[in-house]
Amino acid sequence: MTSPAPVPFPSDRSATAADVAQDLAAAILSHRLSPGLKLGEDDLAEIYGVSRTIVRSALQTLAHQRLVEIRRNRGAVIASPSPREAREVFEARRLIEPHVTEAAARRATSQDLALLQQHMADEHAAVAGGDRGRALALSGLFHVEIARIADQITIAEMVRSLVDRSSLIIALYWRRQSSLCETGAHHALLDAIAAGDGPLAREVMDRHLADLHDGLDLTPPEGRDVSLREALRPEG
Amino acid sequence: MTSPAPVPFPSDRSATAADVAQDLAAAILSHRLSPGLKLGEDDLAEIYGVSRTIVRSALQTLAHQRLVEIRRNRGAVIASPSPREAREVFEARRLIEPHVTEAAARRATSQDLALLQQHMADEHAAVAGGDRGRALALSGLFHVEIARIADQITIAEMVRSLVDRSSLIIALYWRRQSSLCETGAHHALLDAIAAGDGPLAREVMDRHLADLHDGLDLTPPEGRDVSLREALRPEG
DNA sequence: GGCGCATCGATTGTATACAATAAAGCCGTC
DNA sequence: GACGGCTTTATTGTATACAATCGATGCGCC
Repeated sequence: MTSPAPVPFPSDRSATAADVAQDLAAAILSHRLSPGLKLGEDDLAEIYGVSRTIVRSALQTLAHQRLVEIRRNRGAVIASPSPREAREVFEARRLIEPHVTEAAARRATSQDLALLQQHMADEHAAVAGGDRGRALALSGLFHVEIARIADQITIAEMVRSLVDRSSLIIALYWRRQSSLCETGAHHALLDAIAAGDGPLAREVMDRHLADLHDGLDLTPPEGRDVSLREALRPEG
Repeated sequence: MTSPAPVPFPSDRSATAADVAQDLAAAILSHRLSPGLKLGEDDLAEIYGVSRTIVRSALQTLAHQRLVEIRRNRGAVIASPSPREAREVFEARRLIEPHVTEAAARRATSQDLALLQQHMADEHAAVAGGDRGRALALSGLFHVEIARIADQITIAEMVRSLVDRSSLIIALYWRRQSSLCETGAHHALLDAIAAGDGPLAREVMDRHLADLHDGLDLTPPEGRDVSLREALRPEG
């Protein structure tokens, strides 16, 4: 299966800023683009067949989501969360997600469960197919779906944002070889939610997040190719 | 004291998108601009003495913060959070803020306390001076400062976002005549933090938020001048 | 030969011109 | 007189041209 055309949109109309932002986000979240990569406006404009106006708008959107970093007069790069930010993101997740998971366990309908199950099947398929990027992205979406099931749009958006940022963090700091693409934790989560056991679901989610956090190596410098310029900026 | 020039910036250089966004945000948060108000690009461009390019960028920023709503080909208006969104925002605040308040109580330095105290003095002054808009904005900032003291940038940003949205919610749904500008709760908060009593601080914050939520009238239609168009859109 | 400075090229920031869309006003018809 | 469709106008969406800024290259000087 050779990869198809570069731009996977409707394509009868030219791409909007939202289209470009979404496509870039998908690329970042599946680790096809790595932290630090320069995102030149002219390049993107040519790739997507739009003007720089659209590209700039898309980049601004991604900057607000903290997936890219824009430095004035210096252009945009894929964001590189600091170890501190990494820690904070996971602390925030541990504050929010166990709570919504408990709510989700109380509210989940059979339809919701089917959705989650389908999601896990997709994850499995991606892993089996060797598409680790897709597996990773789906794995993040699983968490967002749980927040959606809790029927809390506002919190679900926060979770999405944190999950997205976690993807960058994992790209930078993940140290275990295996186990990221294991779906065991998600299985346990699904079981607890299906059983309607709120407290258990909460506990499983909390441990899952702790385990994820634990898989990171947040000691900053040493060997890792952190640029000098980055290392010397304030706030680490 | 007559109000000065319309644009309160550096003014030696022309305003940037960030300047415009910040000024508009300040106007919204102090209730000088009300939900539903149309923000025409040409108008703003003339007011701030910049091109529509800058204005559009600023509006996009505010849209990401959910302070304005942009509908394609229809322009931007100050956002009107639905009753549901209002409920969700306060639920999220009750999940997050008590937690950071407890952390803040544990960590607060004498410098932090001085900052909070100054903040409260400013609030008092604004109330005394009859500037309810400024008092309201400061009152929101008080919550953000607490999150900052907890030394959690990521969560502090979430709190800021929620507090900002709360300002719109209050503009739409506040029902009590008095008491919004009372600073009693903030006083109690400051005391608990100064005492380093984390659990108490958490409890005080939780009650404060519950009280705020309780001051809202979230029954949607009836008398209130919600436009028909708005009332008939999905998701209420 | 190394350091500092000026010029050049590339890239981003801003403004403006043009195209597209949606709303409002107008007219004719029923 | 009210409804439906058309035209007009105001407003937003997009592209492009121009200005400003940054980094790099190369030169001269120490």
